[in-house]
Amino acid sequence: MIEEMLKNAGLKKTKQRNLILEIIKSSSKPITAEKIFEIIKSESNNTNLSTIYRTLNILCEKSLLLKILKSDGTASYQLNDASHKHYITCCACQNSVLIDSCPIKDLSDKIVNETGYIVTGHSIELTGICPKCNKK
Amino acid sequence: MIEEMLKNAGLKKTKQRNLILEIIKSSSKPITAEKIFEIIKSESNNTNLSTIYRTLNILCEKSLLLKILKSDGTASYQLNDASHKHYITCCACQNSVLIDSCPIKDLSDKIVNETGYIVTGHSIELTGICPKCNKK
DNA sequence: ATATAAATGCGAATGATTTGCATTTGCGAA
DNA sequence: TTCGCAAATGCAAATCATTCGCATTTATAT
Ligand SMILES: [Mn+2]
Ligand SMILES: [Mn+2]
Ligand SMILES: [Zn+2]
Ligand SMILES: [Zn+2]
Repeated sequence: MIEEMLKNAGLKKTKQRNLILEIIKSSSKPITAEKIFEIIKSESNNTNLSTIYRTLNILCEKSLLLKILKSDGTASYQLNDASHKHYITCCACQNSVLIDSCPIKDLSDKIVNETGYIVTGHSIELTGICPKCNKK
Repeated sequence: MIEEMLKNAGLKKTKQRNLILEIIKSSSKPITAEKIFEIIKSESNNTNLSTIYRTLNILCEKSLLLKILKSDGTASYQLNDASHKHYITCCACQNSVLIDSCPIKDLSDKIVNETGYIVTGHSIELTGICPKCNKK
């Protein structure tokens, strides 16, 4: 529940945060700050990009969200839960497809043992050549 | 060898590219464009940030380099070979330590089967809590 | 209801990366 | 070896995602 997530993180429950979390939750894939902004604006709610960035940052710090960094420099966000996803992007045609599992899942225990660090988040971007581009 | 790497990628062998590749090669960890720029400049070679960015981009496209994206938005670069490294960074104190193996290594075959994509590169950033910060 | 800190909106600033263009350089063909 | 041309470079200016300062509003504990 969104309400609990916020309380749990010691954050106030506000209209903006609810909207942002709802949008991320209902998005089928990681979503950018700009896209979230457009959605909220189009629903004619007053809002502001700064607030969105601030919210996304704090939710990442609290490990409620994962920030996904694409090599083109843009970032997108998704819930940091079991349903989070990773993709591989073709460097030739930019098409991307879903990887069916998270490579970090099996790794966290190992990393805790190796480093003493508790893993709270991760960003993975895979690049490759898609079958079509490979034929050419 | 650097000469072969460039030829292999269909790129001209130039002074700048040699310098950039040498610097990346001899760096113990992924290095930023700005840092490369400073090193070349300090050796009193004429150079330019645009050229460095252009070079890094093209070398990533050709899969000679891996681009590592940190969640603070900065990028750094390392050779795309068996010696490449990944780190986990503490979100509280920003300290980072080396992970001893690449999580993607074992995964590429699986991904080829699942998606048909050939994996040519990857960027992984792990965030967590370091032992010290965890105590507090 | 009140007090206080946290959150928001707005505009301006920042800073890494990119782009346009004139000049130089590498390299294959003659 | 020389020539011609595309590729690479340097420089200055532009871009654009993200951040920051500050005045105002809002959430929550007492
Ligand atoms: Mn994952
Ligand atoms: Mn790796
Ligand atoms: Zn493709
Ligand atoms: Zn720490």
